[in-house]
Amino acid sequence: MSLTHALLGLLAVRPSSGYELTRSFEGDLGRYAWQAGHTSIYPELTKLAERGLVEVAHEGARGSRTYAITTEGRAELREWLMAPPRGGRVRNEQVLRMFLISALDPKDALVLLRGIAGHTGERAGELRAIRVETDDVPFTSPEGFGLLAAEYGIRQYDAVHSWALWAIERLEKELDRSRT
Amino acid sequence: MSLTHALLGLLAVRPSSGYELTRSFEGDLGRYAWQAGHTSIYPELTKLAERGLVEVAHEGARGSRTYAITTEGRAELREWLMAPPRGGRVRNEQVLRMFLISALDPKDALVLLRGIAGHTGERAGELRAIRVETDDVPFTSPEGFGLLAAEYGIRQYDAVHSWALWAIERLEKELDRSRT
DNA sequence: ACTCGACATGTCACTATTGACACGTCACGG
DNA sequence: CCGTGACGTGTCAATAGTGACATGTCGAGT
Repeated sequence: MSLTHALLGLLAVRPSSGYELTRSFEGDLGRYAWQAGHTSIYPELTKLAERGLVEVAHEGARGSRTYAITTEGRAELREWLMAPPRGGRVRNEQVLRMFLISALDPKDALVLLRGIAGHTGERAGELRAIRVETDDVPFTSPEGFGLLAAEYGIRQYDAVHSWALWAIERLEKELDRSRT
Repeated sequence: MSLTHALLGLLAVRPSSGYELTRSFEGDLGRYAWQAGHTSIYPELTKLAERGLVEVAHEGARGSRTYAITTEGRAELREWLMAPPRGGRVRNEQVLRMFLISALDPKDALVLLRGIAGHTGERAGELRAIRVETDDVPFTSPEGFGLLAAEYGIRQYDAVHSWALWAIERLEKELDRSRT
């Protein structure tokens, strides 16, 4: 299961409580890579602890438990990451919508495509605007994660934006032709 | 559930049997947008038929049933597609791996990033090579789906390729600095 | 003293999905 | 005639994941 490795990865970067991990999934991680709610995170942490891949490093206020990755956990994570790129699971509702546009009539399709182009263009711009100069932040640090995600997000929105523009042009040409 | 709409979308483009739908999910659809095996497709088709969104249009050899979308099904699909872009579900194991690179030590990270850069560069090239001139194929046709997917794929691989190159450069700079 | 919102963890029923197994058909080549 | 591989549909147990519900703590502001 990927949730297993997502948690190991987050804990490898920085020891965290279940609550903090849940927060992580609400950010770029959940937006681009993998979603999970606290109801799956807490049980998974328990399982990981039983398998010796993580351990409770600290118990704090309000019954909070801070988990840390163990040496075995790190080994397991590394093995998973370095493994040959198999065809991993993919589920993306937005992309599904994009592909299914071909099932709409051209007029509806154009409306949708324009919406997508507008939205992704905006988002890409926003992300660029908040991209700060971070030459001194190393990847292999708690902040590195955010850097990687931010740069990925920009490219992602650009890609979809460019795709939508291409599709709009194609579709308009098509409509022109059918009018004559 | 998105599987519902994926099936409606495919059937809106062209009536198909469960077997043919299963094949569809093995192509670009499953690669970029949404996965499903025949064990979830057949029961879902039954449910859709019960709800009146699809119907059996034809029974062929080997007990095959060709399903077609109904008017109600088309309405349901259109509603789903045109709805305001909510934050749909996202699960992508490859992207998860990419983000978790920050949990590796820099040397391993470089190896992985170079692998990703190489692989995505190759794939983008392959896709470009097989991109045929298809000026006369309209989107809103069975072939339209493949067109949309192919163009998306190219941009997708380019985006990840560019991301990996950026990450490699950053990481190398980092390593240089720490050496001095 | 009280209230509110963030912090923090948990259960449980239900739904979705996967993987293993199972079964039968049709066309083609040897 | 036989084998093989693609075609074609299905069940079932197990696992994964979601949403509703439940419970309590702590700090800050009023």
